Amino acid sequence: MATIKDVAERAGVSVATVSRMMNKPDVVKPQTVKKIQKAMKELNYYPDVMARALQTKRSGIIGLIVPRISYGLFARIADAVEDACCQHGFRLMICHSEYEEQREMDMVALLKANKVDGMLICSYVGDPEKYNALDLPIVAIDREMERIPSVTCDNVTGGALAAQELIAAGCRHPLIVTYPVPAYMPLHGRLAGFQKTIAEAQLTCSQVEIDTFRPQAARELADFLRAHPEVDGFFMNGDHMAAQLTQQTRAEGLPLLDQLPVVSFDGLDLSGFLDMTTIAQPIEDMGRYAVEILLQKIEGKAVPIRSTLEVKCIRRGSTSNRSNH
Amino acid sequence: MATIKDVAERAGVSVATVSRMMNKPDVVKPQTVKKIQKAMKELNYYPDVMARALQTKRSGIIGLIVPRISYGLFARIADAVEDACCQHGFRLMICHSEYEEQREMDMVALLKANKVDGMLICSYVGDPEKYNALDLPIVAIDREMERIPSVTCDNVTGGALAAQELIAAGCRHPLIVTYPVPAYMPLHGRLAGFQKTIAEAQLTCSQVEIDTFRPQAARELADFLRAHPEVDGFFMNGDHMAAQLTQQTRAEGLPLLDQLPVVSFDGLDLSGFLDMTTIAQPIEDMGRYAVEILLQKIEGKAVPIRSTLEVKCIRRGSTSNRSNH
DNA sequence: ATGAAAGCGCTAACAT
DNA sequence: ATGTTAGCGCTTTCAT
Repeated sequence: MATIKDVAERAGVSVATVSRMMNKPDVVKPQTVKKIQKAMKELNYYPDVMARALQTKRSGIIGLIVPRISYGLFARIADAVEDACCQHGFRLMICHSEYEEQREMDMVALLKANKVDGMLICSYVGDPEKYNALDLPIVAIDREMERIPSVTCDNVTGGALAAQELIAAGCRHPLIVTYPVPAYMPLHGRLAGFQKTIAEAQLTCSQVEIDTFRPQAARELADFLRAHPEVDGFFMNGDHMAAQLTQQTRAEGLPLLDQLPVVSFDGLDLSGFLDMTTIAQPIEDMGRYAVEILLQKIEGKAVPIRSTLEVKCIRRGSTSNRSNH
Repeated sequence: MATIKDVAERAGVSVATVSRMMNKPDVVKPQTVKKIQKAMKELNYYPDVMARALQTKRSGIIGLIVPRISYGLFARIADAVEDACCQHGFRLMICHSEYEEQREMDMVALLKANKVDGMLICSYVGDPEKYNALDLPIVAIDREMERIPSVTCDNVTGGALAAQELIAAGCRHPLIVTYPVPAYMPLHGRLAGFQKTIAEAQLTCSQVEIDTFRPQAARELADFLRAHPEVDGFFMNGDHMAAQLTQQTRAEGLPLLDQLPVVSFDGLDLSGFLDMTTIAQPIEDMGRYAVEILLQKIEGKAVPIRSTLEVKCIRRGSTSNRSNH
């Protein structure tokens, strides 16, 4: 591997000049630039990123922590983030936390040790103070953390749209189905928007928490429905959960979700495959925008503490083909 | 940030001793180890990865190139790879190629410039010689490249299983639906296994290439079926393609895929959501195993040039509920 | 068992 | 406009 010294010798200049040419080309004589470029080409020279990072204290790497890469929403965020990073000349280092606090903190330490220039967090389960103590630019996606800039979709409006859609489909008493989630998720705005809209329409709704990763999930839902026959539609907290429950109820011979109107959330491809109405988050925009904010922060500029992007309702068969009279 | 020098001073030893303690602890006096550990703790010391990498020429980073992170199969591979890397003390740098040769080569150069210790390639569209010329440990996943070790599933058996499954479901003339793909994909073994099994059963099959990323995909399939009324079942080249075509045919009012037996490939969650029989690749095993092979290669050990892992058939409604008599 | 010192490849004053 | 040089934080001979 050719070094800057080799290039300097071959071009008949000093290493400083070569270095300058790479960092502030306009300050070196055009003719010299040519010579150096020629030498670089001939030697197939690439600057050593590590050496440069050691010197400049900037690695050019962004860290991303997600619960799991293979969860549809996060995979798409990762794609968008990778694109944006690349475009700005940064690389992406990905870690997953499994939603475990210990693992999340380990990953944070790992990224910090690897000298990332900044971090993007989609998986907040740890103590917010730990993040603030890091003294590193951080932006949260789809999460809100104290004193840390975040990019989320408009969950309140999303919830409201979902309610409107169910009402339009004829529902009088929809059921909100959620994961058992901790209190700080943006989910709360989503539910608030939903409930407010339902109340304004003089209707009522119920709510149930189901852990779809347990095998008895479908049965729990069925039990709930038996006890609450007034339920005539569903607001599912995420396409993936909706898909899982659909599969599980089918396996149990309880095709509940095929009969009543359903509105889901996220806007993954999955929802289209299942012909399911969903409130779509602008996932790619969120990822891209989060990177832009993070890079601004890395450069020391002020950035908005909260950025909210628009959602939209994608209407499909699950709210247009099913009657529930 | 505390440096090794700070630790050395505080512990009353030289930097060399501190360094030794980190790399070969058994060679330094236990009592000294204690002192150093104490100093490290007090200073909250973490070694600088960049400085270490500069010196040792090993970054501790593995590069992964996939077409897109958000394609179900690759997301799961990425998850498995990240897990395995982490377990072995490596970090993961992810890039996506979009299946574009230029971008793929750019990403390769980028990873090389970032001094990754090795690369995992899931997206081979570039010239194999370029990879061999890199002089860097490389392992391919779900792809076979000349002179580069690869980890794939047993595509031939997978194809055979798919054929058996369709035959058992009563098909006499299944249709193979594939993407228009280049010649080097492991797909070929898959189709060979399928066709051989069909032939051995004294049956026949057809094949059609559909680009499901174009809107008229469903119509093309419908046209084909009209011209070939003997088709009575489908072998889909990938769960994602099957899901897309199902959605598209539904949108066109052509519910073809809901009526005839279907066997798909990959074993993504998606297939379960759609109640679709699929030939499941051992995705997590492939990812984990690829990392293990790569790390061996990085250490200079010899590794198998081809590793093939077992597939299995997951039987679901798409081959058990549908009659086609 | 430990210390001294020479770099790894690059950047950034400071000189010229 | 270009050259000289001192590190960045670490590892690693070579001495002791």
